[in-house]
Amino acid sequence: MVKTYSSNFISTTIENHLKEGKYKEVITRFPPEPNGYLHIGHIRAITLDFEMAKLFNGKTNLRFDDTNPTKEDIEFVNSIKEDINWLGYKWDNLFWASNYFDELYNRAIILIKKGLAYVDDQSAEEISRTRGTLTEPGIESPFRNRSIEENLSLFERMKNKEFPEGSKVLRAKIDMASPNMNMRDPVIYRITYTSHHNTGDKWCIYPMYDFAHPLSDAIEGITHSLCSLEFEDHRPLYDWFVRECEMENTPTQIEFGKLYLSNTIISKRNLRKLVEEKYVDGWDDPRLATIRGLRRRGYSPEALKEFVFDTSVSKTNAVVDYQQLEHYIREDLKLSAPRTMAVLRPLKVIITNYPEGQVEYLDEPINKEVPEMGMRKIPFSREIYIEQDDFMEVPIPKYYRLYPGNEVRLANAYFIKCTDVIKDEKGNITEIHATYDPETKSGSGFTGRKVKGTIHWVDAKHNIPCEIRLYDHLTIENEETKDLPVFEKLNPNSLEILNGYVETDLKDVKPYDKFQFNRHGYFVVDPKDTKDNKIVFNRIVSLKSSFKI
RNA sequence: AGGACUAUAGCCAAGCGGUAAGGCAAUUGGCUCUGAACCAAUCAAUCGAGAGUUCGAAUCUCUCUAGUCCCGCCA
Repeated sequence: MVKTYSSNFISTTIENHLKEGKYKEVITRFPPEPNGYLHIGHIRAITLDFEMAKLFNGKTNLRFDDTNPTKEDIEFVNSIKEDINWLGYKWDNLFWASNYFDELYNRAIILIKKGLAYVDDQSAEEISRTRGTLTEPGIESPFRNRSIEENLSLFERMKNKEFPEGSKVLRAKIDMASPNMNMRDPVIYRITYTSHHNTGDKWCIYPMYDFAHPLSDAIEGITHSLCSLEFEDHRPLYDWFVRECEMENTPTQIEFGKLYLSNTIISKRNLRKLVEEKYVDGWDDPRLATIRGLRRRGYSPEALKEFVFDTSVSKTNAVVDYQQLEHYIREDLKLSAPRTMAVLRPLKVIITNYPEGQVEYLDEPINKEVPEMGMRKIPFSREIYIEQDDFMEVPIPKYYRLYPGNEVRLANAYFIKCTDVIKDEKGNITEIHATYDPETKSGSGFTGRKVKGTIHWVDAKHNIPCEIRLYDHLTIENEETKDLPVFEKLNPNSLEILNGYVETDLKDVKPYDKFQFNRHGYFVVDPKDTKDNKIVFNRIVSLKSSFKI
């Protein structure tokens, strides 16, 4: 069954448009600016753009909004494409806003000819100063009433590189007294002598977002232009440009709330700082909420998408608890990941009554939830490793695992009873001695007596040493602020590296293979790191709180 | 002379005039060869506040309050 959004205010709006005949088909677009890596916050926008179109058998374009050469880099283009593909989406067309520069220029001329745009010679600082404030109207530019002929000529000369950067802009002539700041004669073209990745040095004037975006949408025949809440105030301007530039198609802009995760760093600026100042391994560090990070962390696109689909779309910016995301990851892995025993912090146990030199192979279900996955054979002998915290010399109340005199089950094997605790001269526990009961073999149907605890183990001779990384999400104490001391509040325990053991049949493991290490949670084979030929496992997510001690 | 938007449990939310869905989290039991999973039960007597309209209001109206966004030649 293919999951998608259940109906939401966007889908019902689109449905109504179709019903009323406002549009005959649905075309959406995902319009990233190539100036950074995609992160979890983008997934809602991506899925909404693609899924809404899919719902109505429409199309979705990928359009790079590359109207500002000073901030953009082709480096990001490929990563964005890769991430969208990884999420499982295919765009119907790949477009660039920069491909519309000629058309946009001509539309600006239409505006000038209608007396709705003018060249302003004021400096950026003057324009800013005369824009007014939130509570006071702006002041009209002294250049606002230039003749159409003069504006036409000036604009052409701007294009012809006759004026220095910053000396002139083209502005829409709307209303300097509008309560909506966006309508106070917005700048629509600025002069920038920066080479553009696509158009090179052909242009020195570049259109602003507010002008380029609605017209690009109209040019492509976009019907529904989905964007985030902060663009609500831009909608009147969006409609104004589409109307006054006499575009044939009239797209509808619909705004939705963004999706944030609690205490998670998501802003491009802070993400970049983390990477550049080497707080993390790179853009794909498993602790980051970038799409690449989540991927390397072991999250699947399906889990991510289900999470986003089930987190209803509304007009509030939602801050969702991380545990909500983790729930979907566990749900996904529960039925797909093979189970295996692993010991992260080893403690040796010698089973004193087990014959020396004997090895037997026991059956272990690969995933009890999914019997079709079958069984595997695991070696068992006299010496094994168990988890350090599965033993307590002095048990606390309600501790069901191993302690002197207590009997527990070794999963898939036998009951063992702790007989001795061996320590070094410093008093540290070095090994445990235990006895086993052959009658209690797993699968034998033994019912003679019961034990309260079952613990996991790995054979001490037959195993694979590996490096295990326990990642936590890189969190900050409070919601992300604009101030940088944020980095002093980073979770210091975001990475713990352990050397442990896994079962022998994991030796042919491949990058991105996922497993459940029983109680320890779900793990993925890291695609990048191999330490001394050791397998490196990243913890994807832990199981839900295990011990209520 | 400010404007736009939002407000339903710890978090995300459905609801659109007929008497408060669901998910996450939490709590309590049960079960268990993973203290997981699973199963069962519990979890909104101010739906931001107040007033009004109505037989009936979370839903309509008014006023207020709180939060978010808007004063880039960024997107």
